[in-house]
Amino acid sequence: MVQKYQLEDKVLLAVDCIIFGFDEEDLKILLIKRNFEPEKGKWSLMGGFLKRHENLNMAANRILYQLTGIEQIYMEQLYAFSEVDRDPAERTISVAYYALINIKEHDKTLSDKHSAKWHSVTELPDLIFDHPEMIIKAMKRLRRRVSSKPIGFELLPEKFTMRQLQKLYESILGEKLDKRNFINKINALDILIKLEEKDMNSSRKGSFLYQFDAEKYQQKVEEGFSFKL
Amino acid sequence: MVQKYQLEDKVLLAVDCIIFGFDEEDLKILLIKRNFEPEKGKWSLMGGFLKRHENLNMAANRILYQLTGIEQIYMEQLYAFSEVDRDPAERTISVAYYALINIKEHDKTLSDKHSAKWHSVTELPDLIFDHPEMIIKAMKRLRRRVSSKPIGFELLPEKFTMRQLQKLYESILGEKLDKRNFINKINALDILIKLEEKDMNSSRKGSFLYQFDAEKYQQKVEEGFSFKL
DNA sequence: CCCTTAAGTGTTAATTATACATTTCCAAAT
DNA sequence: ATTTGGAAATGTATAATTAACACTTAAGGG
Repeated sequence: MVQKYQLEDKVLLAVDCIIFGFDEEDLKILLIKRNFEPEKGKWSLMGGFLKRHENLNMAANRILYQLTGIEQIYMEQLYAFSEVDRDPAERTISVAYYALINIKEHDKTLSDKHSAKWHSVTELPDLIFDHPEMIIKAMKRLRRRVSSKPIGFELLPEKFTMRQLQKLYESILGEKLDKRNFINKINALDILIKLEEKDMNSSRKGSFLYQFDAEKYQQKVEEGFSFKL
Repeated sequence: MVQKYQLEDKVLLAVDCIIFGFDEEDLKILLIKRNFEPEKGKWSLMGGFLKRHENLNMAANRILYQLTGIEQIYMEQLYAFSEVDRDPAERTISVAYYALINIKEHDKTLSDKHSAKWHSVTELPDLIFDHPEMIIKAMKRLRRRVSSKPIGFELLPEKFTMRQLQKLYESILGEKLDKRNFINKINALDILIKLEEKDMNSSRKGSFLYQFDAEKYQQKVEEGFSFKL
């Protein structure tokens, strides 16, 4: 038997998830109304505690599943928040994760059960603890990532239009982009499949639908290609 | 009194530090010989446990001070490592930090006390646990950061030559850079002070010494400038 | 005073990024 | 059948940035 680290302080380790979704125009975050103390009734990120048999990724997956019913969610560890008094109830360190989901495809009975609601990142409600700080950090990380990895597609339905993709990038980056330059760049990357099919909702003419070609992307990466937008 | 989170599992929270230094030619990491079980006698990153009254940054600072005697060290939180069996002695989550120091200016009596040695990143010894993974992640982070923030100077003495700076970037980025282009870029940033003084060690002619102008940099940042190399 | 060695220095070509306006297509209304 | 409205689709010219490249200078040591 190996000797243990006697006498060292132990702490509660929480995982909080910044869940991003995209709805036509706006980047949104899924927030829950806390139904337990402290700060019961306030808005909060979905969270939970790390269990003995789990690593942090597993905990984050479990927590994301609880709220969305989705099993394979794109997520990334963000940062460990550790101010001594960040949670007034008890010393708790929280490791924040951000996740990207298709806003149309989560289980609404589950999110309703947690009184969860989507909030536009531009008008967030009052949040508990250091959750605003977590969200700011998540936004920054997402902004950087989305320019160097093809993760934006996680926020869109499988088939999407160029305009949707552009709107997505605009709302993440917080700036207007030139339509032609955007399309030229995307096409130059050569990682989308243009479908025959059109989306007829946005205009009479309709606009072509595209799909992300994950295999082609993978192959290009192995050949030294790197996504850059 | 607020209610506590009963029944949740608590864990030990460690902090491990990847301490980078730069010695003429090579990017190096300061490693210690572990003088306690488990894995006593093997190489390891300097680490310690989070204490009740500390946040993670404070713990990292404390640990860095213990080994180097330096109080204001540039450091950044890297990632939380949480595999269930990462430490065979006991369930421990470790939050890794990386730090940049001037290799010439740490307290050698302290590092000797921990049997610490500098190892070139290109020839690292066997390390305990998941420390190799931590180092890989730190290298990647450092590579990205060094191109977008003027943190490389943390690894150099206050006065340095252009050649030293270039060698530093080359060893961090792992690629040769063109001398003229490098100097042109650096000069275009306009954040260095060229001194009258020359360093006569490297050549007969001697090479001019430079200093990072932190104030000027700050001012430029406030005016919207962003470092890019 | 000649040799050695690293320091210092600019220009051109290639690539990449930006700015920008017109035509096409389709359905709905007449 | 024809017109009309509204978003989709499309390419080029210019500017800005990045990459490639070789000779001269300075100073100490022999």
